[in-house]
Amino acid sequence: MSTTFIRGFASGTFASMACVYVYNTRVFKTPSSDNRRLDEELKPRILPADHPMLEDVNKLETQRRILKYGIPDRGQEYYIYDNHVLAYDQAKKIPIWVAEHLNAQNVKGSANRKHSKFKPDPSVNGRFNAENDDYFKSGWSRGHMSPAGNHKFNQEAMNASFFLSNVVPQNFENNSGFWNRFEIYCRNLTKKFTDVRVITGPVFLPDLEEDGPAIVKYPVIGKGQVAVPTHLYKVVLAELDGKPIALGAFVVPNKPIGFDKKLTDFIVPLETLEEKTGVEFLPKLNLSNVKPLCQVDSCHLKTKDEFELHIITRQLNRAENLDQLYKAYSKLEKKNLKPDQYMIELFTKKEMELKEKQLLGEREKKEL
DNA sequence: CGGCTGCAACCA
DNA sequence: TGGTTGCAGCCG
Repeated sequence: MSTTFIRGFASGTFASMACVYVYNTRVFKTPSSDNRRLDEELKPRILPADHPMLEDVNKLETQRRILKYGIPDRGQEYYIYDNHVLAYDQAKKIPIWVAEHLNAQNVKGSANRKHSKFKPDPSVNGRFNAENDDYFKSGWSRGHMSPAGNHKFNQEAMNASFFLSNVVPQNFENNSGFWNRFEIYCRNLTKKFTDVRVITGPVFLPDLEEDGPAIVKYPVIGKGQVAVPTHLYKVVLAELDGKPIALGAFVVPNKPIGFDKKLTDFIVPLETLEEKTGVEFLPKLNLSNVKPLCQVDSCHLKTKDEFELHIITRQLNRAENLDQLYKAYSKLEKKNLKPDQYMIELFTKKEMELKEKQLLGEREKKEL
């Protein structure tokens, strides 16, 4: 089975009006990448009945003349995958936003990242696509926006998360450290809330440390000049039985973040984030009864010890032979950490399984 | 959990 | 010959 993706079109506040967005008599959002449909889509029937443009037929003619060959389209299409949806920036070759829905079911399962590979997104026009080569030896890691770990229930869904349309150049230490802990935190929210909706993406902010004018400055990497964002953001909405309860917006610098920093250090008002990204994230959400996430929940990220225990637990789980198992377990002593009951049971269970596996392997060798 | 690299095997 | 692929081993 191949991964399914469908192309759709971003719908905002005026979603009910089908597709054309009109503001000050300027169509600024293209209704379709199929520009042959332009004439049809500019017909007044799709504009709001009281729109001023309808008062002046000449304005419509002007648009037709100027936009004879179509409305310039800047990535307003969005892409739908098995378990995430995204809008893509064809100039920067990274996503604009990536939306996902987490619940207790879809963050669990047997899908394994070892079976997935990073690759260009086949649904993105080639010349606008990032390549693995762009990232190779660039000094930046390929950071998932919708993390692989959020697609554990389905291998195909996880594979789709490895398309480079879901990836931005991310600082190594940030990716495996603070951001990783942030992602784990979001997954764990599904233990407390029935539905968790997350929108993740890159954001480009001016360097505030320098004197003088504010300048947005960012590296580009590889032949394709993939843009390296200065910051990453997450918008997290927690729901209980279909009712939105809590919302948090966070902006984290794309650089190493130590254990001394808390998630609450990175809270930003949703409106500020929307202004910086140019994206209206949850246009249909009524915020009146929604509380700040970190007032409803602790927003606690794993501490250094908790995080290292978590990693060793995963390494035990991942171990495919006794060598790997013992090696991972020995790290506990090295780091002066005490295993909890779960970990001891996991180790014992895993040790039995792998010993059996080893015996089977030896038997097969003898038979050959 | 999140990643990277090198190397051998394979194929057109 | 160059390009892809899978695997082992490494890191935080």
